[in-house]
Amino acid sequence: MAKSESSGDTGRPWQSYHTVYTNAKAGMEGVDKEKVQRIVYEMSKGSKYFENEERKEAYIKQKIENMQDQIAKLTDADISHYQKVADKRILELEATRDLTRIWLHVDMDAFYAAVETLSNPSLNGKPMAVGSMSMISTANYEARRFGVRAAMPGFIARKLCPELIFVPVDFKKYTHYSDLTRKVFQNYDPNFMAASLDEAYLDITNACYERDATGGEIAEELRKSVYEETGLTCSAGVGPNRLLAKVCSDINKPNGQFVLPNDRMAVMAFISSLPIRKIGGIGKVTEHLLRDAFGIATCEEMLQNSGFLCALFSRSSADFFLSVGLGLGRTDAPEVKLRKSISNERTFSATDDEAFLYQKLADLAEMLSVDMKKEGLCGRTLTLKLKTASFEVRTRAVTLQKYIFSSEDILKHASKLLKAELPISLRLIAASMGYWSVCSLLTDQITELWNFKF
DNA sequence: TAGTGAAGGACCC
DNA sequence: ATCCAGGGTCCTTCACGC
Repeated sequence: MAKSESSGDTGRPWQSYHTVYTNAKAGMEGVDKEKVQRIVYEMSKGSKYFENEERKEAYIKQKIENMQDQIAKLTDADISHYQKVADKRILELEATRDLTRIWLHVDMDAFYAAVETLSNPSLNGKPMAVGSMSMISTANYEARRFGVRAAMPGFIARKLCPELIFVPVDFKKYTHYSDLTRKVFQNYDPNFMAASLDEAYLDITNACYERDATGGEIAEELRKSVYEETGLTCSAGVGPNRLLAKVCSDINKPNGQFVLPNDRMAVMAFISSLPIRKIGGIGKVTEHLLRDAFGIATCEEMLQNSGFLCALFSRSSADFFLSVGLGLGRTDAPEVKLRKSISNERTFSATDDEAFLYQKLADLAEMLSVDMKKEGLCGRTLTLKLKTASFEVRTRAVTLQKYIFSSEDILKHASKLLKAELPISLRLIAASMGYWSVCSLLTDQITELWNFKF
């Protein structure tokens, strides 16, 4: 069955519209994928968004063909050369394998939706999504049975599930519950790494040692504790590194856990049949590319194609792919990371009305400035992101001599960037500031200045 | 040639 | 009737001036 690239003339055009919505995801078992695919297609067909997706698909297809050509052009000598390069690299990577740490990845179950249900128990048992008609952030498990899921526009979700209840996002609420969960995490690893409001990585090596407990026992205890403190369930994965722990936490979701022992054989067996899409960092495009250009579907096949991967990809990409094949991941203590940029963006119905666009930009400059002042930040690289009526995204950036943070300064430079693009019909404008490492030392002075000014 | 900046993308939640 | 978010990170490629 050569289904991959057939276009719309097969009688089932929706099969060639590749969305992310039908991917295997917790709670999506037993969903009528064909039906979901067809409805998503029918709701999307003909829209500007759809046309843009087709353009992107075509571009990726081209990229894949280029790669296939490159592969075909490799001589036997090239192939044996790159195989040697790959074999050497695999040995080097293997030598970095560290099986001494036990990592745990916690992932709250349908977090936003669960929090909303907690504060409004009448939602219990009903299909519900947090988000709006234009976009859904999270769907509860009742809704997922209809094929409704995160990142799906609300109007399509409602078509899939007419009785779907929509609840608007309320980050304050989620932050509050997130803080409660983090207090629990603290007890198991004071240096835990928060990946988002609802996810964290914990190095539980010491906790296991101190409590004379296995990783699985610690995971049970932690999940119970999170439930007691918040009334929310979570899932956990335990493994020898962060990459594997994250894959594991998805296996028995929701309200479950999975332990991968710190044993090379166990890791290799686990990895061997694992679809590459399960790995964090491998998304729709990379999956597509690796499948169609190399025939790679599982992590094990990364190793079987190691020579080709080294021949066609950059050093860092190839290293990542080989690491995936070996089941390697970071085990080191997380470094304290400072935020690198701060941004604000708004979507509106597409327009080329310049007065309107400048007003939107002024609003964004003001919002951005307020956020920067709140955090005591200033920056010198200003980036304007524009999304045209046809969903094409452009970014325009300037790096300034001076660090700025006032809405006047932001607006002054952002307006210049916007002006150069006119006339244009837009549906989104974003303003972002970055690169303030030097300037963060001046935080106190900025705060003072701000206090003085107001 | 190393470093930097700009633009575009992939990906994550 | 409504017609695909907003907040980030990191990587790659290319151009440029020292």
